[in-house]
Amino acid sequence: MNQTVAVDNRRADLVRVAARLFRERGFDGTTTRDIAEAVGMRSGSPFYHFKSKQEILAAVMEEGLTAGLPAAEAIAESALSPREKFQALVRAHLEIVLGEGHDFIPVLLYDWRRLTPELRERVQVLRDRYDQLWQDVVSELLAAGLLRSDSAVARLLLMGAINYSVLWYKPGQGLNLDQIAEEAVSMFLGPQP
Amino acid sequence: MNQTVAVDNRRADLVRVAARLFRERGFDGTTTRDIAEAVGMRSGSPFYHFKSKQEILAAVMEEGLTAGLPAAEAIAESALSPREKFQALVRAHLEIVLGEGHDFIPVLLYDWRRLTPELRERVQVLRDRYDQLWQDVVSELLAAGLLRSDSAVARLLLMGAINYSVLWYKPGQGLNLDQIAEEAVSMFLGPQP
DNA sequence: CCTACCGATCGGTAGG
DNA sequence: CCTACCGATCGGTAGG
Repeated sequence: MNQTVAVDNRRADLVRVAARLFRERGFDGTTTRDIAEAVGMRSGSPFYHFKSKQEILAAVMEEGLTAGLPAAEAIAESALSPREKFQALVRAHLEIVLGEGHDFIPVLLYDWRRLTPELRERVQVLRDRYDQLWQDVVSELLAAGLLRSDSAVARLLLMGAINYSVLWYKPGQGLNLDQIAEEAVSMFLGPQP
Repeated sequence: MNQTVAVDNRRADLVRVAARLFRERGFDGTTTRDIAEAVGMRSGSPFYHFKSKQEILAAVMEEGLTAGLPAAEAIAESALSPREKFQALVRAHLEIVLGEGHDFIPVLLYDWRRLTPELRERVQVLRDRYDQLWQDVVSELLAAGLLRSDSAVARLLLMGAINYSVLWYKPGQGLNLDQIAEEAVSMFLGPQP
């Protein structure tokens, strides 16, 4: 049963393994041979599933975005207060950026520039949806008087602060993800009223 | 006169040109041939000045840090109020991250991971000095009650917000550097009292 | 998906 | 700093 899914398992294997290798070594530091070997294929076989190495990169990023969008959408559309909504969004985002086994979005953050213009445009469609969710929540914060800033720049600064953690966070050292989320929210919004 | 400086001009040329190319195309997207050609050398000649391509990368980063440190130190040691000091530091940092012709620090932010462990350790010494300046100013903000957060994480989040702008800032579009600095400061510290 | 391979690129070097 | 070059790597492909 479930033949349809099984048929595509090899492609999914390639994407998952590529995500891990790209995150660890970077796009240029990973060869298609590395990826093939890691899933038990011969060196040319990834190109049966993907037209080019860059298509694998785009697939990794798209996988990360489509996997992360539902949770973020649920938060944005929930009945939480603006502050709680923001806190939840920050926490969920930290998970996909820093969480164990979550390699997809870090690859997007590290190697966005390695995409060809065409692929970048394709992935950007999904990225826009994600950014729009943040924009909506930031707008709610502004409307509630919890944040003072130009709305677009505020979002970019906030997301930058969070995303940049991919460069300094070390699992098991210092604060955990819950604590970082709390620090970030209280730094941006001030202490709870 | 000034022979000593003139002798090293070719090396300095290589570093300056490499910085521009690395920023535009990334470390892996730039060949040593590209760099040689851009300064009017033959393909093998950069290796008369540098032992390896990675040594060029390290030189670019060290140039950026040593050029940026004096201004930041002057701000940190000045008699400005904590808030003014922070504002000045943010503005100065935006300049070396986003300012025209300032390619060195963006290269550091983009391609830090391409350094070998040995070179990374060498450049880290300078980076630590820069980070310490920020830490000091952040500590002053905390002491003055202008910022509520764990000190180390606060610095990382703040620097992340600023550094990440290298990925979204487009010169001539949207806010200019002065305006971004103001937005950032008022978002982090709240409106001026 | 494998076999067998190519064509180009690229960092780096010897010798001058 | 140039000439001339190597040795390895790598993305990608034809044919099955």
